[in-house]
Amino acid sequence: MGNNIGGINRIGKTHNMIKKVKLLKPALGREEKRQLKLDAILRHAAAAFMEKGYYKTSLDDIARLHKVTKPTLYYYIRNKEDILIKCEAVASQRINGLLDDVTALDDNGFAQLKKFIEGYVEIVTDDIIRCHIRHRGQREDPAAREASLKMHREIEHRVREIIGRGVADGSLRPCNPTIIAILLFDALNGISAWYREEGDLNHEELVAQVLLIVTEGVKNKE
Amino acid sequence: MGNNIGGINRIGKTHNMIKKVKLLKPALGREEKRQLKLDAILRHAAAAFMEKGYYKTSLDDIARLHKVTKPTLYYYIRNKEDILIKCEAVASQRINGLLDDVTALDDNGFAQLKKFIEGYVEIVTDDIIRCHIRHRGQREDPAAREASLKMHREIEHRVREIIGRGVADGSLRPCNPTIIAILLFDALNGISAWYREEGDLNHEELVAQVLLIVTEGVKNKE
DNA sequence: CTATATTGTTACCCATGAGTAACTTAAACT
DNA sequence: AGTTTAAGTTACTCATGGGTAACAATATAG
Repeated sequence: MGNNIGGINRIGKTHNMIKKVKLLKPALGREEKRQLKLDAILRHAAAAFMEKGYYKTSLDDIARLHKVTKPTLYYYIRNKEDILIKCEAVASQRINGLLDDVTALDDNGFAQLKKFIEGYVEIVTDDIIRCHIRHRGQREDPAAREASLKMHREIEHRVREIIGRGVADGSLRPCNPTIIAILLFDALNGISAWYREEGDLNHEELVAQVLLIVTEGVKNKE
Repeated sequence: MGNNIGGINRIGKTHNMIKKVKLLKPALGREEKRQLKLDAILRHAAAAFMEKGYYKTSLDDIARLHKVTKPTLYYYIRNKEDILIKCEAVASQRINGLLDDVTALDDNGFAQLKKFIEGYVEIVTDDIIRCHIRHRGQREDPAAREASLKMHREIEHRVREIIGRGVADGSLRPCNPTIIAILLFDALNGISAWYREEGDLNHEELVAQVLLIVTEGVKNKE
């Protein structure tokens, strides 16, 4: 479906395993370990940001969660904002991955939209993604800010295209794809702020209700 | 429809006008003037918060916008957080006022929901309300936090009731009113983050699209 | 026209928290 | 071995910004 953090999709081949069997502890190359730790830091940070908010969370807080001291973090991140940027990269990959999957088959627009919604509700559960959704917009470095906006527009554009395709192929009724895409995103992103997997509301019911309102609307016809 | 800030709905009677005509400058009582200034400060603060965010906006920034110095603000507000609390009070009054209006007549649930949506899209344009929507959740004083949650739940509950009523009277199709209410709010609140009155998208089109998706859904039936 | 509350100012305090420098420990690689 | 590089630590600096004290001006009332 998506992919994981940096570049550790499969563990790096270990071409030296034949040479000598003295590598029992390493097992993971240093680069891989580094990526794993970065991922852990990101998760800790994201969890803290979701609980207390970006500004009320200090780097010391994050370091404490990770059981290291603050300066150590700087070995993995450039600065505080860089955490958000790295979360965004993860989010971008996951969401675009979903969109790739959804648009791969040549279903009609409605079917694709349905698949996207189902997948997105899944994605929106992840702490790193929730963190990104909540804090996208905090970027203060102008360049990072611009990059963030661009990636956001790109994703919105792809959903808009799905809707537009649906209108064209007749599977969706005539509507303004731009506005509908934005409204849909607002509702779906909102979910990330309140939905708890541990709660009594299960995934299926949630997805069903989203699909109900999006596809049929709530007005009774008879 | 709603009402304005503190308690200045009509200018306070001026029962002393007969006594002597030496009151030409005052015209507004001191209490009224104070409320007017508080309102202005709130608007300046809200505008700044919407542009730069709560934490990136200093009290000096707000003071500068209002053309006074920081300590002066403390004559009108208790502290920085108090600004958010006061914005919330305004928002609460406006939204509950709308709900009062909407539920006053005994239309069916669908008609009431429609009216609410139309009114809410209007409300969500105001800077103070936008500010509240964006920053509800930042409250750090536990008491204020609790009060905020309570008022939020109350409003959500009233909308849920409208939907429940609609399901009961048959004007809305069977659905989970709790989830639908939340999704609806997410979408509507989202509007406050991107919609600009000066933009090329006019109110009517926006409302029409929201109603389209909420009432009919986007799936084509034929 | 003075007395008094209301607004506002200048000049400060001080907690917080991001980021850095310099040093120590642990691991890896011939 | 023993040297290099990665990983982490303690102990700082330093800007920012919320909040306050003490003082100055202005208006309202008697």
